[in-house]
Amino acid sequence: MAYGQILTALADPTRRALLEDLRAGPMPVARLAARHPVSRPAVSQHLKVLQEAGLVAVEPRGAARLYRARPRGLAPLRAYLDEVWGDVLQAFAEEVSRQMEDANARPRHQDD
Amino acid sequence: MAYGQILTALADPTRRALLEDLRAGPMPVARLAARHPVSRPAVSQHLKVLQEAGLVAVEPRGAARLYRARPRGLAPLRAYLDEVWGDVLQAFAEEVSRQMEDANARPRHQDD
DNA sequence: CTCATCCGTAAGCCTTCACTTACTGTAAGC
DNA sequence: GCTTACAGTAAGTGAAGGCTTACGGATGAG
Repeated sequence: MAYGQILTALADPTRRALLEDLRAGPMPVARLAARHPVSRPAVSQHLKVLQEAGLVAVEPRGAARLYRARPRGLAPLRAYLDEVWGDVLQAFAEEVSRQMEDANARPRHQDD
Repeated sequence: MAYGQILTALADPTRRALLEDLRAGPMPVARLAARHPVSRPAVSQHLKVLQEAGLVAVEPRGAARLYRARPRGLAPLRAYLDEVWGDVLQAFAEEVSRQMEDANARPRHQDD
């Protein structure tokens, strides 16, 4: 699964919202659509994009289809960000524990 | 800088290519445009988007303008991914460790 | 079998966006 | 001053994409 697909999928606010909703657990399309101001077919189309990007998985449930988030699908995106934009440790520390950011007064800074 | 802007900026292949080119060091627009099959104004427009997303910084250099990549601009995106999709955090850490060990010996490039 | 429910697909509309060419503005050299 | 090189802006075009309504295909209940 290419990171390009993942970025395209995540670039749309509606798709992000759907993905975030699926954090609460697997859901059928109808329920998902009820939570957002878009029609059910629109949700289906978004889910298709998310699925092709590897961010969502489907499980047939009788006539319904249960969608669930697939967090591991983000791995290629992470790999890309780390690989291309290095400074992994710095960025990682900054987001995870911001205290470390200001812990020591840096005499000089390579960036910015 | 919102992660939405960053995702939008990174979703375009041309913009990603420009950013990756800037990894080699700061560059004026003309040189950047010469490396890609798009016109110079197109590059200017892309750079504007990247700048507004915080992924690029500009430094006036006489009549020219020197653009440079700003890896730290990715922090909000990382924060979002971790905050919302924390499940992958562990896998990410493993990935990071592994890549950091290989980082020095293996400069790679991946396309979509 | 019939009907109701759930869902994906098709067709069309309309906005967004990436790109082009043409133009304007700014800084350095003569 | 004028000219040359660099770069952002404006206007227009074509394609991509997100949305809608309408339809078709499974599944389950009666």
